Amino acid sequence: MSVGAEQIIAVSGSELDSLADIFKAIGDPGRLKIVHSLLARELCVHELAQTVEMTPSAVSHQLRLLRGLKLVKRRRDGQRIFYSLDDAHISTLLSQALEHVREG
Amino acid sequence: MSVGAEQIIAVSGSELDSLADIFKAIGDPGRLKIVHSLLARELCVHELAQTVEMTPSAVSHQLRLLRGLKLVKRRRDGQRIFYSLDDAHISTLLSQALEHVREG
DNA sequence: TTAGCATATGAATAGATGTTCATATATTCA
DNA sequence: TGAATATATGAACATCTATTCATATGCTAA
Repeated sequence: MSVGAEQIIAVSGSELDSLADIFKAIGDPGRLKIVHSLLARELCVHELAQTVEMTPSAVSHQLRLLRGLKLVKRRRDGQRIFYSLDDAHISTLLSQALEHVREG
Repeated sequence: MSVGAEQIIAVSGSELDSLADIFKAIGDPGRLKIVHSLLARELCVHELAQTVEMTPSAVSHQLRLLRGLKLVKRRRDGQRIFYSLDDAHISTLLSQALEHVREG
């Protein structure tokens, strides 16, 4: 499903703004760690907090933002709420960016 | 040159920070417009300023940041300095993110 | 050299943002 | 019901950041 450069150029202003929102979201170290942690498997808030070394409150705040952008989704299991990636493209995004970093 | 999800998971903390820097860079609407404009062809500061509707000074400030991250490069031609993308992955990054936006 | 254009840069400021803290909501189990 | 655990949320605060303005630098052509 990849697109050519020609199509990339034809992007509306609002689409660019939406893109910026997504990039800004994973442009924060804490949120990027969260998303990165969810690449492996779904995690509850408590587990995420330990993994990324943030307070549950801070994680919850950031998850709310990520959820608003449809980057993560959640499901309840008893008292816990498990979060997972809501977007198949995210892992591809990360891999592409990773190539840049590792080549640079 | 694509990598699988397994390798994406094995990312060091500093690599994640570098990734966050890149995403944060193109997470700003102004800078994203700049990068997007450079997808088509190299542009001088003056042209960029008109294209993205920012002052030459503001554009220059942002180009400095993008250049520090090796996302754009420049070449002088007389009085003008032409900027272009310094990273083949950027267009792929944009296309992947664009798919998310358009599917969502 | 001087004038003029293009770009860069430093300082200042206004606005955005991530975290913390206190509190609220929700679920489970005794 | 009540206690304990998990998550969410609002307000406040400190930090970060993008732009503006003034000024400096660099190049070209008289």
